[in-house]
Amino acid sequence: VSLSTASRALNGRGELSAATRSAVVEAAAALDFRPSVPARSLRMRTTFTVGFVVPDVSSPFYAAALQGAQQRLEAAGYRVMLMDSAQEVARETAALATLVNHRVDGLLLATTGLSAEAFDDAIARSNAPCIFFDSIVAGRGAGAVELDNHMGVELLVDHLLGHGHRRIALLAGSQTETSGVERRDAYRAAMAAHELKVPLGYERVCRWSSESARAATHALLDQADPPTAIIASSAELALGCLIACRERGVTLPDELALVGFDDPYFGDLLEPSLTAIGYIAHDVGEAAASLLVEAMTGDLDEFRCVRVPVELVRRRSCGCPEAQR
Amino acid sequence: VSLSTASRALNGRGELSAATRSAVVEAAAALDFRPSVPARSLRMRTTFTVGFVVPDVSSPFYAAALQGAQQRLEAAGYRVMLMDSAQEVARETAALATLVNHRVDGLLLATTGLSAEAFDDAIARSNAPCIFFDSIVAGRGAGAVELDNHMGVELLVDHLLGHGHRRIALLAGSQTETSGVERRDAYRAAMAAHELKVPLGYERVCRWSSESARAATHALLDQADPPTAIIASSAELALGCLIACRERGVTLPDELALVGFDDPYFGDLLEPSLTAIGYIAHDVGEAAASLLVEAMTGDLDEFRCVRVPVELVRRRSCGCPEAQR
DNA sequence: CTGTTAGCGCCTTCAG
DNA sequence: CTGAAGGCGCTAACAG
Repeated sequence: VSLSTASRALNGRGELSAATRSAVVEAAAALDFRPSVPARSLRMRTTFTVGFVVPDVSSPFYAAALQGAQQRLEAAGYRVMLMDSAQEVARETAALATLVNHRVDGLLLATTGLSAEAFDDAIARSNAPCIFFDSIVAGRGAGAVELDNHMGVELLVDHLLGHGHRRIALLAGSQTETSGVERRDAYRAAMAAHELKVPLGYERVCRWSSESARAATHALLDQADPPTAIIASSAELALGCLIACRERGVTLPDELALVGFDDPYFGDLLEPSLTAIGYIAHDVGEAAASLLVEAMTGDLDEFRCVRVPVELVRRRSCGCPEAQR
Repeated sequence: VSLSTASRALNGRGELSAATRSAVVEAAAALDFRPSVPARSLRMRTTFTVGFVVPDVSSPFYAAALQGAQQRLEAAGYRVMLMDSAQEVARETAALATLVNHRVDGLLLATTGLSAEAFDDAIARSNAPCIFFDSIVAGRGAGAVELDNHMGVELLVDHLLGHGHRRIALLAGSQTETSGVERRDAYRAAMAAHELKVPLGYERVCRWSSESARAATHALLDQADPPTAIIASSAELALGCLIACRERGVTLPDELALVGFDDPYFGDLLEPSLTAIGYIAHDVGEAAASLLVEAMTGDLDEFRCVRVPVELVRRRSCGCPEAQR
């Protein structure tokens, strides 16, 4: 059996008899043949590898999204190369450059706040499609997967309003990321919709870390006219708020109500249990990967954006009674 | 300037004048030269890529370890290719095969329970060194990083003993993984050291999931002679136990004491706050990566095992009084 | 179906 | 320091 036939058999091209094919496969197995991926990539001009870039892999959200994406990609025959930007623009562009040099076939990117120009020249002359998730570079990429940030924050504001709160503050996330910006905008819109003015100092921008939120919460509560309710833009921020409250002996939900975007899997077991916006992180990774696979196989001809739905999970931190479930 | 000179300049070989070198570098930048990693890999027979295989990326422990490893590897010029074995042996061997085909330069593996033989032929004829972490394949690999499981469990048992408990049960983890086995062995040893017999049914083997622990806890408490204290072999298992207790209205720590291996970052905010064995997950990934880098550069000539230290974090779930910090 | 051939992009001789 | 040449392992194209 010839070399070219073997190659065809192993890769399933051409029309071969089933007999020849299985003979080749057997022989390959017997010889324990391991095709070299780099050589194949060089020849095929395609690596079957996609780059995955996030601000922080150790965050439950990104970790879950990674898992979702990984599963979907693996099913489609792709491998994933991971890079962590550590919430730094410089590291993000470096990561993209590395990935481009690797000739990845596609990119999954939760940007930490790249400008369109910076993005363009980071991926210069690469034709790998890029799908954004969580946070977006406006006007770029082949598609995007975002949470329904607007709906989520609106649910939160309305719910607090239902509990009688009017003095509602926001622990906002990084304003270089669209997820942070959208949630803040949604907060403003929801407040305005109820003709509530946002007092000075009620919006506190944080990095996405509990430490940052802890400090911001203290600042918020040290004000002359402290809020009676706080909306945290992420799970980390909600935890930071919880820590601060514990430190100053503020008891939730009696003295202060707290709700958060992101429902951590232990939300039920916190004290008090956390009222939050839930969604399936795994799905956002999976959806992004699905879009990317479409884009890489050429089945995605125009920019597509999918919004992952969110829901309000009522628990005790907002003032709702214990028995919910 | 010649091609060969350029190559030498870009890769820092040979002896070139500083002038030539910088000229080449400038020119490369001006032309926006992106060297093809696959081509380079093919020629150099080295990919500067390492494979990272874990049972579940979305688990906080593995996610943190991944981050630690990634940072260390990136600093040394390596990229990481991630594979999730989903706690299935078959997927783990498939992942290893893929990685070997990719000609990765090294492997970081938290095995889900491979036999030495299975491991051997999964990585057949690959000379990529493998560093195990968290769970090990006995007698294989170039090194390993493990937690001090024995010390951890001993601390837990002794602490419960100090609170007067004698009827101490164990939610054991998967017994195909050394981390699960070591913790169980340590439990038996610690009990025996105090001449305590482990009653029938006090050891419950779980998968590493809260659901599994929830069921096991119910079984434990349904026994005729239920334990007065439970040791959970991981954070997931502790959460499952907490959930079960909530379901059956058992209040901690009065009716039952709970302690766990793994101190989750929200351990402080649970109700009750969780007494647990803490350690730095990030470090285990980093240590493993360091070992691997040594092994890949040939500086590691014999098997080396590092044990990451652990400490007891006293909180309320064991019966300790509130104010600890 | 067979064989042969040419190259993917890079690095490393080796002779100038 | 230059330039040419060979080859890493694989696949596609071509003529038998």
